Amino acid sequence: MHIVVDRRPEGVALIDDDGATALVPEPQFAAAVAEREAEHPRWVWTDTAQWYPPLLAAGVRVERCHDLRLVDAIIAGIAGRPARRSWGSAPEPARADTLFDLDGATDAAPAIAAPLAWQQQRAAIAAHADPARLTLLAAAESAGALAAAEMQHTGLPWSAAAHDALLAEALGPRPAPGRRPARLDELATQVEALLGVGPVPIDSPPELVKALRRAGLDVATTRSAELTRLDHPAIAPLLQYKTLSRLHTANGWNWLDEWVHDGRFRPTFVPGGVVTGRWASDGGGALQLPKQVRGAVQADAGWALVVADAAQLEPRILAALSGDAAMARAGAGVDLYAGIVASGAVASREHAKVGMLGAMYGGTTGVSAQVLPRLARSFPQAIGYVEAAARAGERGERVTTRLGRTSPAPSAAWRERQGAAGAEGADESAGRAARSAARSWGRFTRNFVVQGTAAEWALAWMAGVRRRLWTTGAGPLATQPHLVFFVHDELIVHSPLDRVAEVEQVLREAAVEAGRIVFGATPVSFPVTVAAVQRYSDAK
DNA sequence: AAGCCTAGCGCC
DNA sequence: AGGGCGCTAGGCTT
Repeated sequence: MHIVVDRRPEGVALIDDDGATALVPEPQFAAAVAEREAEHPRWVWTDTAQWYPPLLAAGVRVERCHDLRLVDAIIAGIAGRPARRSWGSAPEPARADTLFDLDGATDAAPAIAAPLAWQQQRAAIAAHADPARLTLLAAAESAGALAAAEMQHTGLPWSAAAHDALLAEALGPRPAPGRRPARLDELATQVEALLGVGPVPIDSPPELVKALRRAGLDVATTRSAELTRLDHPAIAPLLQYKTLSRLHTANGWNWLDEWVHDGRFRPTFVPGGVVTGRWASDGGGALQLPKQVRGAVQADAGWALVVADAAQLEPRILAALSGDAAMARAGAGVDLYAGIVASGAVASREHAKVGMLGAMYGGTTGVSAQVLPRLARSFPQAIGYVEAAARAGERGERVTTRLGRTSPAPSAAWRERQGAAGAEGADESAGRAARSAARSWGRFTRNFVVQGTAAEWALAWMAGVRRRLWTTGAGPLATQPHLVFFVHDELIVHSPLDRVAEVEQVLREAAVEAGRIVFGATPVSFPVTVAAVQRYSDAK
């Protein structure tokens, strides 16, 4: 059963499958949703990120939805048209308004109301080559949007005091606004003294390069990887300065002031924010929380953080995508890389890991390239699958994930470059540029199929965890186990201590179920490592 | 002053 | 000459 939510001048219309319409004044919307939720409908609305937070603020949770905006982005991607950017019942803007709009708005579809969009999306899904998979994708994407809003609403438990303490330990006490922490001052002074070439503007990479060169060091950049190779007494304090400076600027006291309130970090997750279907975040850097500060993520008293991580998710995804039985066998245990070593394909776990990552990213150098032929011999289907995706991208073709998300077509400039290289009279440099661009796009499509399908698995996992934790009528989210964090292949549930065992079971069961949802029957297993801890940093 | 770009580094 | 991101600071342009 569906209920389409349509904002109208006189209130919010709730439209059933049979067309029955209830018009609810805006102030009564949350109460109306709460009442109808008892029927377990799937709410069909334009944008979960717009509709759901006010409901959560009013204490109303929604179990299922269909997010028209997110699903439109998926369908538009498949069709190769731009995603719709405006929603509602607004009439199409006059042509004169858009005629000279060069930012691309002209090829975007006009605003559309929810009921018509819903009708069109159902038709589009039904007409798709694999409606069942696309339906799963729409449901998983939408469930993710609900989870994202709930996680932002509830927040990640965060101890400002612990964060301040670890900053003080690393950097010295909090400095006055605009001042550099004492520890950074010391390190900068040391670097200057040890280089011995006068003042060193340590925060400016171009100036720092000049200073290093004046000191006789042959460097082109200030990247840590390049500096590490140098043998000079100033390098150690310089590298330490960079690490600590990063902590201070990215996740220091200013970050703490801005992002942590009332013991919670509330980032904005952006479902579908990445072209592959991964989530992005907006503000707070939620998906890049450095390990350095994870000690500040602390469960409430009487609660635990149940941290779950899908073990070697991407190579397992590749094994399932490609139907590689040998790689499935290698992944029978919790450590797929160890399984690859045991199969005799490569000599060490590190080689297995670097080789598989290289295969999925398109690495062409170093150890990764060295072990690739061995992996290809042992796992021809898996390696062949990503190679085929790369070749397709190099030809300018689009590729799709397991559930049907489609990669964008290469740009017009890319196609022109390929055409120019093949044209009569084309010079050698045009050919090189074209091949380089082709290989680059091939690396993107190569990775797209794996990263995108892994994102689908993760959405299915998250949705399964959320559904299992769902207990209708059991009170507000914050009184029972609930999701508080997600990073691509990792989930954190904040749980009362006496329900931790149950939550661990839920996380494992949902992982098994996610494999079935995305791949059907597959010999590939998707184990998760689970740890119940007080502090995030204690997991792993 | 604001906007855009790059370098660099954090995460997966 | 290895995929996807977000964020900050510096430095440039407008």
